[in-house]
Amino acid sequence: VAADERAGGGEEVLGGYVKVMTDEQMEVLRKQISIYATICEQLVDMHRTLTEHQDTIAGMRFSNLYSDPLIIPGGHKITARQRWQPTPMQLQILENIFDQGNGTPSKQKIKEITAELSHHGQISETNVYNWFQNRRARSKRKQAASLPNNAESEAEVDEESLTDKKPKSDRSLQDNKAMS
Amino acid sequence: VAADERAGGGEEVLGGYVKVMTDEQMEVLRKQISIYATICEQLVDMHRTLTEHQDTIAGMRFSNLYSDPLIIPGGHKITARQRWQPTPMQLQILENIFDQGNGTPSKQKIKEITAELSHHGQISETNVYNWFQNRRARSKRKQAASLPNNAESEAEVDEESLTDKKPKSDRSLQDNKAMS
DNA sequence: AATATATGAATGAACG
DNA sequence: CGTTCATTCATATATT
Repeated sequence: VAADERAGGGEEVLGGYVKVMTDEQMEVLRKQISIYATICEQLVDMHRTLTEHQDTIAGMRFSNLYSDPLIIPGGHKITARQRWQPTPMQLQILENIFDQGNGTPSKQKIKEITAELSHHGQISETNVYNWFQNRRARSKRKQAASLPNNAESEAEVDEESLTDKKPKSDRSLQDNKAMS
Repeated sequence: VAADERAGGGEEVLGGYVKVMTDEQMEVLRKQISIYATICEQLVDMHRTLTEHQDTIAGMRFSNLYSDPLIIPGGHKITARQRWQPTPMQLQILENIFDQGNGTPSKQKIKEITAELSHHGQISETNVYNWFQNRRARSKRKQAASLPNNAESEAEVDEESLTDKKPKSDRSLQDNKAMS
């Protein structure tokens, strides 16, 4: 018993801590995500349409405007980063590929993926390779951490509107229920 | 608790039905929303830049694309993530173990330590793992910060050098032929 | 409040 | 591939 969710913020139910959301809150979340997804699609489409005609407008280049690695996180576009960081778009694509379950990308596949992703920002094959390595390793470790105990928390949140599908997020060693 | 209750997607609490999510699920959602939010921000920015010059391009109107009232301001903030914090007792024990010099606790030891610490409060293996990782890293950093009484004169290395760093050995891709 | 600092957690890259 | 390191992000707490 006892789902060991981290301290605080939860609600005690049957002796364990879980997150509790009302249907209403879930609905808000779903709607929010849906809205973002739609807007993103539209904007991306729009951009594509625009750049079909001209890549340069008013002397400015926009081709990689939204792929600028410097404007990724929350807006603080300060110092150049020492290590590669996937742009949100790249992350999306990577997660999608990962979720397709087609195991480990072959070298050839990595080349393709890299080519695809490079449209959305600076990236190298090594980056892609590392990303998959890490993603897999952490996903697996996470799984191993929950197996020793019984099955747990596999309640599917997404029913259809959530784009997310990853069976498990990479939270290594999380979810230890051995507190009884 | 309750994998079963959660699996159903709903649980009766106080006479009403609510959605129950694990921290993990919350994290997944949070991340997903954040990604969308960031992408949207970037795209909107791009759009703004474009429309600074013209409101209509290719016969399409985009002016009110992002003025949708449904967009919740700061939507990617949904819920603050709470984090584990060691109780004084746990901290004491952790520090003791750390001072014993046993560098890396290793997975097995972490299990033991976690078991031990769970007698003194909520904790998971991940927490322990992270704690040691951080403790070691910061201890090292602090040490490195105090020793260097030497040449700090070369303080300003300027931004140029940031672009290029140490790609070190790239054997991950080149030498590895068993990538699949 | 606004800013500064401590610290739990996430993650790209490196290692064996 | 599994583990580990180094750096960064995010949040809690302290200080002004």
